[in-house]
Amino acid sequence: MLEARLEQANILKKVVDAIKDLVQDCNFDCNDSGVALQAMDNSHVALVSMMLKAEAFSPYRCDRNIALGVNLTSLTKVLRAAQNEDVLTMKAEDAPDSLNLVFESSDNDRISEYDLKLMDIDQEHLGIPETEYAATIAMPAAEFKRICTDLAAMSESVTIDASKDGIKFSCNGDIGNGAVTLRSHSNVEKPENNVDIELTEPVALTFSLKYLVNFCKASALSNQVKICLSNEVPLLVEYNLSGSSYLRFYLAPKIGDEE
Amino acid sequence: MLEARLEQANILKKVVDAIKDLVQDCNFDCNDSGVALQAMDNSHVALVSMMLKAEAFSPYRCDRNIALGVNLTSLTKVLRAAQNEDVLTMKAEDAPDSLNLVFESSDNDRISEYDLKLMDIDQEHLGIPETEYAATIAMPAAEFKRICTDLAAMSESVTIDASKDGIKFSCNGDIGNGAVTLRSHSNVEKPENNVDIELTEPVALTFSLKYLVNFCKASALSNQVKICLSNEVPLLVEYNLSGSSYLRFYLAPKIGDEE
DNA sequence: TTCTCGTTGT
DNA sequence: ACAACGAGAA
Repeated sequence: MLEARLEQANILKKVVDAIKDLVQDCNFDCNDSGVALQAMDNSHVALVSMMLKAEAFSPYRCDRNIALGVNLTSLTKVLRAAQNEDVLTMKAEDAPDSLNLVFESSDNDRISEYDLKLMDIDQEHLGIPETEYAATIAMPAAEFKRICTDLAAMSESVTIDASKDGIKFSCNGDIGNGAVTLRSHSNVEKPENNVDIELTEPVALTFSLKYLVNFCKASALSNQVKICLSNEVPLLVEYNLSGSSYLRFYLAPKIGDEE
Repeated sequence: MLEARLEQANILKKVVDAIKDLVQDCNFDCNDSGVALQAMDNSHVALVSMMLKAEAFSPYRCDRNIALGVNLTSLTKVLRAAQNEDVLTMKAEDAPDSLNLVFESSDNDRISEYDLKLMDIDQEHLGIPETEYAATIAMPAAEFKRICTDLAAMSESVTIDASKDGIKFSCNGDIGNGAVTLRSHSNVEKPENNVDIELTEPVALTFSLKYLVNFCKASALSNQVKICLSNEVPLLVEYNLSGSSYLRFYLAPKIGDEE
């Protein structure tokens, strides 16, 4: 039996909004440590990995492993019914055929209750190897979003160069070329604006901007985003939520010099 | 001869927007008490009743009864020419074949004048019986709209249960079930957020969400909406405009347990 | 189907 | 106050 109360229904709403265009159906795997989700996008180029730790809920109770097979479009419809400040309680049986979601307005004058039908989904649970990345960049999520959407206006793909001088996003398109270079800097006054680059060796890789722009829908979840790169390995884009919960996106680099 | 000056052309614009999808052609019945409109929708399931009292205009003058047979699509096109803050003056002869509409910008720098051709419409003037409703709910128009659109995402129809505990909107759909429950409450600080339930006996009726969503286009006209229910009787959804003018929608309940 | 307007969220 | 999203109109 699962019972999980989330003070801000908003969080789940934003998480689902950020991944629903990549993944249609997926399991929410619940156990005593929290709620996890892992899914590849349809074209198997990107992978989403979410972890909402038990600490993100209060209370949280989940005696045994439960897989909630959810259609994210349907879940979006239900979550759309949540007002901004609603408290969300999710409940499910041990072998559930539906997920119960209750939204309570903070003043308790309105209660919305939904039962979402579940489905059986074959889990292709991919163990994601813990990688030591050659380059790890932390930067404002809004800035990363801005760069991706700006460059997406010119080109299909972006090359990310991480060197000790800084990080450079560049693209070549029909109407011209573009490049944005960031140098690491920190400001004690506004740590959310910091750009931090940790590097063991220079890396340059090319990625589809369409996917990156998609990942950036998660920008509202966190001030900062972490971007991790190594040669031959998928890019990791990570948004940290409160209490070591996270939303991570992996994207395989484009290989060769394909456009 | 009719001459009616409306300080905010916007009002008429919103009213016509709210009903033009239900009704194509209808009479604006003008007399010394104001401008009235009554029409059934094409499928004869819903009825619209509007009353713009003479006090809503300044000045207002209408010596004798005049029926202005208007095509609402055409009227919409004309009203679209009104800027938000324009003052609208409508004029018509006693036996008019056209309606004259003049829009004046508040600073008098621009005057737009339109003549809308009228048509003869056979009036099926339905006397609407004054009903004592078993349940009368007043609530924020925006909240009613929210509930209707949320539930419409899941189902074709909604069941409204009014009891002394509160009012419950529930639906059953392919992807699951949903229900929103409101308790009555009032806040002197924000009376526009009040939910007020007056009940002589519990009522539960089922209605088409498509129509309700349509009615909710009128939400911009008033902070609050009034919902009146009785068994065996059409639902009344009422938006009150300034000075006891109103826009009312009636909707016959779904009978039996048709999906 | 594309564009514009209005609404909501940041 | 600005930007993004969704809804409605052309």
